[in-house]
Amino acid sequence: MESAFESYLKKNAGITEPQLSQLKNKIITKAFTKGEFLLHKGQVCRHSFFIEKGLARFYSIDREGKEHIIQFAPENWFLSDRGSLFFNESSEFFIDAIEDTTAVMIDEHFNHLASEISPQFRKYNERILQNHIRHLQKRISQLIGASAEERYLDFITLYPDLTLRVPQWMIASFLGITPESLSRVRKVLAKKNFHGF
Amino acid sequence: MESAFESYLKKNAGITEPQLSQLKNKIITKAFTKGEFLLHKGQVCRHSFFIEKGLARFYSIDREGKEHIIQFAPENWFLSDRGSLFFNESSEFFIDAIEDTTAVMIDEHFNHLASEISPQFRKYNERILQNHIRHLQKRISQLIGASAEERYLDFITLYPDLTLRVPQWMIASFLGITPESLSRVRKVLAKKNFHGF
DNA sequence: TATCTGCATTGATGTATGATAAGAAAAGCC
DNA sequence: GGCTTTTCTTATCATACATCAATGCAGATA
Repeated sequence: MESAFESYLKKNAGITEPQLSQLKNKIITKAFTKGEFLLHKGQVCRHSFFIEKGLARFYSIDREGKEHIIQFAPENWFLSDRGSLFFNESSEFFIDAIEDTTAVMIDEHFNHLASEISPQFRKYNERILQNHIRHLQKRISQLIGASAEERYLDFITLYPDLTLRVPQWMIASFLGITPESLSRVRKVLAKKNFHGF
Repeated sequence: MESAFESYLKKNAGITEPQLSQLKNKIITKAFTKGEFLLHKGQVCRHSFFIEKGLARFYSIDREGKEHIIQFAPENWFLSDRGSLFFNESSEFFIDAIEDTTAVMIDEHFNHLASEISPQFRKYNERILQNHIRHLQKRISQLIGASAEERYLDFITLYPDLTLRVPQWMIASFLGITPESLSRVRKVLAKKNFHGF
């Protein structure tokens, strides 16, 4: 049967069936149990991960031991420490599985081969980078400018599914507030008769 | 005489002298006076800007009319709304000149031609994207996790030259605090006998 | 020189969010 | 089922930062 990654490539990156068969043996999938690390601070990141099933998070831990979630990655999302991967530096970040997760381990070999086989894939890769930048910029703009409540509302509309799957304290960590504050924000919203969750 | 952009290309993007002569007539430079817009909200961004001289800023304006600076770009930096440029969407952001500025207007033609001529240039372009992502991630990590004082100290070490060239209220806007708060942060640092500025 | 304008500082006060602690509820586990 | 552990909520108090208003100060302009 066709894997989630394979259909994704065909649908989004313009990879054809014959191209896929050339790539197939380079596609390595790995299963992670809840809590398991895909990347640990200090390691050099060697892969880009494509999440086929489950949910992963990309986060840092500050001096005081507090976690700050930069990004979530549910099904059909890519996740990686691009800085570490591309520049061969040891990572400052962690990636772990929030749920039992299976991920495609995309390495340089794969990317290289796929880019050779398909110019569309190369184009698509750039598209992903550009899109990633766009998201990060929006996020920064929001962190600078918006209140906790606004950020939470944005989160809900942007990731409605995650709002249910992810524990609240992680959402709080993503928003840059404490779980207690998020709880209060939610209470206020409930009083305002808001039912987005 | 060789322009700043030309030497930059040779030094960083692996462009050779003969390649450069092929590209030369595609390099369009434009001067902006202080305060002039390079990009205005609502426009589709058509260029990536390489700052040869001067200083520009990339920012948003929220509902209440407050500016939030996402990025500064001094000499030898690139600046663009990549989201708008790549996806042909109208921009949510502004770019304007903080000082009198001359910028190279890099469009798709140029990128396409340069990528054809030089595979190194293509590689270099990806490098810029990756690096950009890395910076944005660090910034997010910091906005989520660090106090105003920490963020200011980081700003100083990261952009020592900008600390002098940019008015304080813009630095405040970059840090996500009010000018008054920044003034107080500086006061506290001065008392602590800090002399980084 | 006098005046204007934009920027930085300062003080008084308000508010959103953090810290801490405790209890309630839910989820996992034997 | 009952137990433990994690997560969520609530309350109180503390604090970082915002807001508002006044003042100072320097560079531009007349």
